[in-house]
Amino acid sequence: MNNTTLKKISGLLGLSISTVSRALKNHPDISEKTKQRVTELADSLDYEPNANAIQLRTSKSNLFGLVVPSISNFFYHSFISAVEEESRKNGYALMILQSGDDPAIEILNLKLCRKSRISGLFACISNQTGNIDAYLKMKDLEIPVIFFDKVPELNNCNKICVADEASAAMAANTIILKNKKKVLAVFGNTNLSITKKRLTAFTKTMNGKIDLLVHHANSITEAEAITMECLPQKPDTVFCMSDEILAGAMKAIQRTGLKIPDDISVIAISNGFIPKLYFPEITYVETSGDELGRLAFSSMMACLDGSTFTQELTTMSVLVEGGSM
Amino acid sequence: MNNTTLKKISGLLGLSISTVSRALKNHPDISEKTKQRVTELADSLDYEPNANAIQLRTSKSNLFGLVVPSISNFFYHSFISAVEEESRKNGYALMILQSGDDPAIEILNLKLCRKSRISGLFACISNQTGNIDAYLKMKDLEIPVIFFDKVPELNNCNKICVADEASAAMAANTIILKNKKKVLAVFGNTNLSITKKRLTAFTKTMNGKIDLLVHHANSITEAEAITMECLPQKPDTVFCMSDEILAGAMKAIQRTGLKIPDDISVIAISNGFIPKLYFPEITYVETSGDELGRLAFSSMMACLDGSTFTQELTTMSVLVEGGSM
DNA sequence: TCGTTTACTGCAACCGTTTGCGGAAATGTT
DNA sequence: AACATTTCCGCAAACGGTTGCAGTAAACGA
Repeated sequence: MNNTTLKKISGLLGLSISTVSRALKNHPDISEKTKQRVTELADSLDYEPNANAIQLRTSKSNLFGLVVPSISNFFYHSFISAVEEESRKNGYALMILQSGDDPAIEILNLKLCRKSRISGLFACISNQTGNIDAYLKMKDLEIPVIFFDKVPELNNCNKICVADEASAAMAANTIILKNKKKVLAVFGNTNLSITKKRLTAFTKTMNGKIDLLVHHANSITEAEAITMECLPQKPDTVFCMSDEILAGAMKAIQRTGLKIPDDISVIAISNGFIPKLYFPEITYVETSGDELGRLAFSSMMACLDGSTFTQELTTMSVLVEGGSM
Repeated sequence: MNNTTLKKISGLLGLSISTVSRALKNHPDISEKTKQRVTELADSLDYEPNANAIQLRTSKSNLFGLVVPSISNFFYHSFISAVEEESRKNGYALMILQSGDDPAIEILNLKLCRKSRISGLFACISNQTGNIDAYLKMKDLEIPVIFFDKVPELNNCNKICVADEASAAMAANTIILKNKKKVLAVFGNTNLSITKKRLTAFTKTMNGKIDLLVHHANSITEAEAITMECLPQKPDTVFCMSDEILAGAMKAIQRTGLKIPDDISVIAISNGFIPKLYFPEITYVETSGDELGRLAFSSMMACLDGSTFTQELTTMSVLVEGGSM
């Protein structure tokens, strides 16, 4: 069984294609009687307009692109989930592409987006991305680009970010408030701007008040190893910059058999899933991918509505108390 | 700056559109010299063929659809990741839609797929899906459908599944081999076929050899509560049917302060992420979303190549030893 | 009864590509 | 020199919609 088209419907009804088209979009020129005849037949034939033909004719598509290093990541998938949901509610579809942190693939993905004539792009640049020309090309083509999370250091573009500084400061303040004396703080890869921001804000808020051991880890395993090394120095608190690091630190703590929060306290910056896997649940500063996603989407809609002024938005962070402090 | 089209290139070069089109696809009718002139200009103008026009003309698209209850799920995102990667490598894009287990949204998503004239669909039906007519309609339109994980009880369609029975049996056999005497086995929602299959195979393999406490849980919280209730009965092993249940059970075990594996052993069926968050790492039977994804993709390609015979495939499961037994 | 307005509907061009077919120029064959 | 082949290229229709414009019949006004 082939697809139903306007032509098919018009043939069956003895009307012209244009009349059918107008009837289906409730155009005032068409009589009620005709409209009804048309819609009835269209329904019974499961007519679905060909989105490709529409975009060809109108140069408007109902497709957004989303490029991201990897969807297999706690933070991103809540973000993606939110964007996808909002898109659907607004009649858009979402094409999701992942780069695996490979700049070559990233460029390929952007090409794919252009080929599909997306009408907007959500982008999180990979760690390795040096050159963002491919993204700028999008702007040349008047395709709005909303950068999220990992954004280029560039003015005049839309960015939606987690409040890195505020989150780190919030965590630091919590530690101070709880009267802790010696903190092991584990951060991520030194090259990432997210690490720099969180590290700076964290140490600045600490302001030398507390004995601080700062370390960096690139993976769960590294985080575990570093924590194991430092535990003998008896910190009373471990701060973890991310979920990945939290997972590693927790393994080390479980390995040594320390009790949380009696022997040691733990606090993290997290999207909220991992902290709830342990007992007691870990206290964390929440960076909501979901909220970020909705923010990104509304920013996209603003662009599409013709807003030309660019904005940099950050989400608020919230302290979620578990039993680990 | 507007998009470059064949027309624009042909105008600039004083050639016809058809010649340009052929030159770009390396058609033998076109001379080398012309080909070179064309490709050079096309490159410098960043020409990208309009995918919509192509699908309109050829009724072939480079788009696959993927509908799933939620991408925020450990198992699915590794599956999706794999399908997405394979798709990209083969020149396809992937449109990902989630239903949130709502049949109405599911139908909406399928409509969107048809509107976009996808050339193939990967589908995981939601728990609530009663009626799969919308999927059958796809088959009517000659759009291949590959069901994965949660598949309809229908013959004559392509299904890619985890080896539920084999996995559960493998877990049960491991427990027997380790000479355990009393097992708390926590399963998921009774209505799911996945639960039924795993439960049946598990108990059958156990064959009454071991003292068995069977319970069901629908969430992390429920799994934690149930485990808490049962621990006083001193099982020497906890079996968890899924990651969700494992997370709950682990919270209960941590709460009571039992030591793994000295006080109690733990084994699960899992995708492999959660078990590695604990120390000792949990022993689990792996159900690889990644492998499933690649299998699904190759099955899709077979359909597209004209293979009409339907197949039901299952992936092999592997025991991954942590230190929890 | 004869314009004029109103209410419907159809014509045709267009979006960007693909592709069967036919044609002109260049080359090869006697 | 006359004809047959190649080689290279363009014409035009088609895919499935949208939309400005024009056309027709019916209803209206005088």
